[in-house]
Amino acid sequence: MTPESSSLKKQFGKRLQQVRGVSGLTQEELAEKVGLTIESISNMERGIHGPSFDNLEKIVAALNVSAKSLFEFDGI
Amino acid sequence: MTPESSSLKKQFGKRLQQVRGVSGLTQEELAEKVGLTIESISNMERGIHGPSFDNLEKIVAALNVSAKSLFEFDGI
DNA sequence: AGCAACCCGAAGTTTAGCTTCGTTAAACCC
DNA sequence: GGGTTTAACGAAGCTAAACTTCGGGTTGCT
Repeated sequence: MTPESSSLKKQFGKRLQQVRGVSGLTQEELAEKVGLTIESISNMERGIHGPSFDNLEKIVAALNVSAKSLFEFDGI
Repeated sequence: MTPESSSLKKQFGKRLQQVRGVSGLTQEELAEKVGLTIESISNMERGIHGPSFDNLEKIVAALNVSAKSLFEFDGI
């Protein structure tokens, strides 16, 4: 139903990887904090799929950032 | 699996309602543009559930705003 | 060689997003 | 009053997308 692979997922994935890198957490550590598997985090960062809203909230809490900051792609 | 009803959904819902109001679209008009039902838009704005990532992207396109702007809750 | 961190498919499961019913209500018009 | 529009709200069912579980592969570091 989504012929063109969504670009928002990829932008979000790249941004998530950035923010996680700054936080010093590995994918596995983030996965454990959020309650997901490492593969799921990996899939998010690679733009395969985004998180559900509940898990987005958990990710935000685990990384100690705002949800908004995970959607800041370009400059600020 | 989510004992505490998520607050992010509610904040997002309120913000979506705000932005949609500014755009001058009704729930039904937005629903049609996005390819969802009016009930689904209503549920989002009431914080019952958030959109999928694909639909978030469509909403952003329909309202002509950035994804980031839909997560700006407090002031800016 | 070994380990750590991560990429990458594919196939299966689950959940939460979404739909379809129906009801209710407020606000506006005639 | 009746009629229309807009949206809140519940419940029950469906489906797509998130998520898991297997496996293998790569890079880099010691």
